Amino acid sequence: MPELPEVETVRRGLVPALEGRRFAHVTLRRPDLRFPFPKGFARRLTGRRVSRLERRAKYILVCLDATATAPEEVLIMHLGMSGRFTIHGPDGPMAPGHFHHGMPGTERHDHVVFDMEDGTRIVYADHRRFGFMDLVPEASLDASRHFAGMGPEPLGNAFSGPVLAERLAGRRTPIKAALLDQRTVAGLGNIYVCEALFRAGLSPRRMAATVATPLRSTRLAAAIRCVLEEAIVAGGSTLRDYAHTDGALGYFQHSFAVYDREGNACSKPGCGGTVNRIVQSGRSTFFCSSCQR
DNA sequence: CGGGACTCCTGCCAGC
DNA sequence: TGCTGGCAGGAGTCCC
Repeated sequence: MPELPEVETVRRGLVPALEGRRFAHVTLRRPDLRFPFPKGFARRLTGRRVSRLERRAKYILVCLDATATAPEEVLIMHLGMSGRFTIHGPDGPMAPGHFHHGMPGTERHDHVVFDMEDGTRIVYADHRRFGFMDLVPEASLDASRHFAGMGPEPLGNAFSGPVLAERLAGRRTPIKAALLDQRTVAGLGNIYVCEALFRAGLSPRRMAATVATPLRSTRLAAAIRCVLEEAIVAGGSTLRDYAHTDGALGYFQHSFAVYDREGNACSKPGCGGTVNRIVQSGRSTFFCSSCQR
């Protein structure tokens, strides 16, 4: 489900429930997701106050105030393919850490439950369990294994055509694969790579190194920024059963030009081509071979 | 070293 | 109707 726009949408949905609030009780309903939870995870979060929520690439960062015994720390959350949060208001039947049958947090794939001091319950469910959580000191965040070597934020000031060109230069792999690599640009996934390449008029099969020209890299960087910004405004894309924290659905999927549109006429005015599907490094790529060169 | 195949896990859907 | 194989928004690990 989640690429950068969906993760940003989820982050915004969590802000009212988390920012400025304290964790009263954290329940792990299994010892691991994709990876084991770090040692003392629930205990270390209990009583901590959330200062702010940030996003980096496809990660949600929950920043925690320092305490008498702990420095400022960051709860790192990655949603994998199927991770989702639901928020249940303090008027519900919950008591912190209690799970009567039918209460939020008791479904089969409800793996993590955050009970806040105000009685709000935040449930993380992830049926494929490709997501994960970690808790690290804020001072070592950049050097952590999650972020070391990660490419620039595509919506940040540090992202531009020349920066992208530098990261593509010499790469002997298709541009599609290079853009999925989080070391090139952070936060893109299969959907938005397909959409950005379409907007830039570039074939996904083209070698990455050949995009490292001023014209192509500038066009591609602009396409990436543009498609991500539009998707965020739309609340992300909803495929299968992804929903916002409040249950609302994103609607950017209605704006896909190529993703999951195999066989459709190319939407570029005057093109007349057809959207094709090919497989690259084991994953579907959608593109128009007439106008994407 | 860079690049590509494989892997984790569950659910869903098309096709037989 | 019921089973099966393929496929799904990610990315770490291993092997060449």
